[in-house]
Amino acid sequence: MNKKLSINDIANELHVAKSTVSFILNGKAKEKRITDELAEKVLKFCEEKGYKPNQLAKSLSTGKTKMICLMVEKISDYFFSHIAFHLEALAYKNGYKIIYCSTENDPEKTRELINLLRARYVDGYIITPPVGIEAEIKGLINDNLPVVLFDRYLPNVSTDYVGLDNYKGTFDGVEYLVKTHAKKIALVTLDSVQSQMTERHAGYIAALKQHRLKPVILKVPFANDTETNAGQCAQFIKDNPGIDAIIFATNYLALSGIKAINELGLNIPGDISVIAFDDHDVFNIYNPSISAIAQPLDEMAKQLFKTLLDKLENRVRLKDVSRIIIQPDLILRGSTK
Amino acid sequence: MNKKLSINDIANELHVAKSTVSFILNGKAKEKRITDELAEKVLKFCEEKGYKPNQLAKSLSTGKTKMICLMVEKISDYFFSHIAFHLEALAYKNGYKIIYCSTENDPEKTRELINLLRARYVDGYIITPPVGIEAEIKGLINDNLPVVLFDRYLPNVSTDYVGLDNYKGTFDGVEYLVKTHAKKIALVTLDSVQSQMTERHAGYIAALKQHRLKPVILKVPFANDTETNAGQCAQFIKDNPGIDAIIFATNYLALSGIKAINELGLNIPGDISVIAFDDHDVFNIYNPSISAIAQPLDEMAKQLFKTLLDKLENRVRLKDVSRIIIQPDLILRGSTK
DNA sequence: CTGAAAGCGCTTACAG
DNA sequence: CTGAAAGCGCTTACAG
Repeated sequence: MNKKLSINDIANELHVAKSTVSFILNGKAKEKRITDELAEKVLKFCEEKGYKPNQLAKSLSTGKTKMICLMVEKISDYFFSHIAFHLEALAYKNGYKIIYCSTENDPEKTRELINLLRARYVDGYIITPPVGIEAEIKGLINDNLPVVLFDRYLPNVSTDYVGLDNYKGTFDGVEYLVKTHAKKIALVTLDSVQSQMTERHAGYIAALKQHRLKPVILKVPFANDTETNAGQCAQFIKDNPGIDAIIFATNYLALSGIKAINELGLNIPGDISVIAFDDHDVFNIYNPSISAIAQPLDEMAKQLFKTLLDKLENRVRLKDVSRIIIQPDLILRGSTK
Repeated sequence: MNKKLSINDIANELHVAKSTVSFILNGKAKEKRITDELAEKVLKFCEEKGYKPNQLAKSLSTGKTKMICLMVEKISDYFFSHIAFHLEALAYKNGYKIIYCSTENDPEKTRELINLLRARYVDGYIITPPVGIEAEIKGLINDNLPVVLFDRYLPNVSTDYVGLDNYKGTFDGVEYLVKTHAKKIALVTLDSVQSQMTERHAGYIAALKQHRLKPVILKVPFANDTETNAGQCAQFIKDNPGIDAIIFATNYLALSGIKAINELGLNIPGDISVIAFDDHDVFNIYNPSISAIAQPLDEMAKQLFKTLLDKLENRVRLKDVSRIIIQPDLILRGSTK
């Protein structure tokens, strides 16, 4: 491979104006009433020479980079890395590339990331926002940059959102456990004010109320590691004798909770039934396999990308905000009766 | 936020030449013998106005995008998503952004991805190459684009590589199993010609030979799903009575293998000891917890990024190729005696 | 020490 | 139907 071809080289070699080449390359030949013959000749030449327009130059003059930013809590998490995989396919199919970054739920870090990405002029954002980042998100929207939030929303920011019906997830979970005759159903969740967590909490409370059961709740700090969570779970179970079912508000809480249950010598589901919020590919392999309230990952990615693309391609006006709520799947496996 | 400031606006407002502003912003004030006073004035002004240089324009004129491409087999895999997370921190700290994409081990798809990324003029590449992509990788190198391969290399492509001592991983695994008096140690691996897999295979064979044991090997197709793998594992164990230890060549194979062992009603480690290649965060939580030959993820990411950065910042000449082999950690847990 | 000018490789009115 | 020209927002010799 030698020096890269430019549109100028092509124009010179073919003795046409570079504007003509540009129009042809951008499919505007008809519109500009360029002869089919010329258009074909140029196209064929470019093909042969393997010409690839310099996207940087293109971006600079059009103001569009065909890049989107995927800003998640942590790219290595099961949920986010799977969303990333599904989004990738959709983005590439539509000519977009994805830059990812992890907020680690830190508004300060997120603020910086947004600034960095703005300097790169990415065309749109898909974000799981930490609380405290409202102003910056509004800043993006004010500058007419499309933003789709997902997983959790910010109550006073009006923008597109794609998320799970978290309320229904825990509600259905409790309903099912009640049907299997559970009497003391606990919730182990994060000490978090994020919308997805408050919704899961609310669904649990509402379903219990309907069956005149009393809530039994453990909230663990967000920053805990697996060991600490397992320890706190074990203590919680000892402190609340008679718990016969637990809903864990995330898949990782479930994993540490199960460890605790095992270490206490209790049987799943004999002594305690277990349902995890968010599926995980090991749940199916675990012994016993773990029942889960699953988020349909590909469906969610599809909706996320469609929502963003509609804005990017001006099929939907920026001001027209949509909220897409996806229904969870309650997947019953061996950890419930 | 209003119209974005450009370097021109700043030059006009401050009545200096825009070249002067550019030099100051790029830390070349001293070199160009610009007065400290002027430099400070410009810097302060930019600070106040929140000026952010347009990276696109900068890239177009410097030819550097400060973007790197992370091309892995599948971004949602445990190993790759964790490498992505660690790389992200390093990249951002050094002013780089990362575009990710997944090859799915398909050379055709990989070829396309490389072409797309070339048009974006990313500065460097970190790639887990599928077999069959040799020519394109060489093409990148020929055009003086730094490429660091990882996880597996391509025998006849001379470029930087960071990878695990896979041979030592399985070798040590067998050694340990022999110490626990295992007599019939099996290997369950992928039917793959990729270097990391052939090395793991070779380490297993060599260690067995040293102890005058006979290899017992199952190779499953790459494309299998969990269920199919579990089925083939179960059959394999039945066909080879007396297997008392299994090394699985990947963490996912281990998970399906364990499922098979459970379903056969065999006890781990009572009947069969298990070691998995590649750690997984559920291994610690599983019951019994799973012993693993772990790749130090952050160390690997660190070496990957350092190797690439040395090339990007011309601290190492492009032609000077390095091979960094990282030592595995044999983590003993409950699945071995 | 500073400024005018060309250039990076595209797009897109505008004129003919 | 086609071409000359300005512009996107930077960098960097070059001249003084």
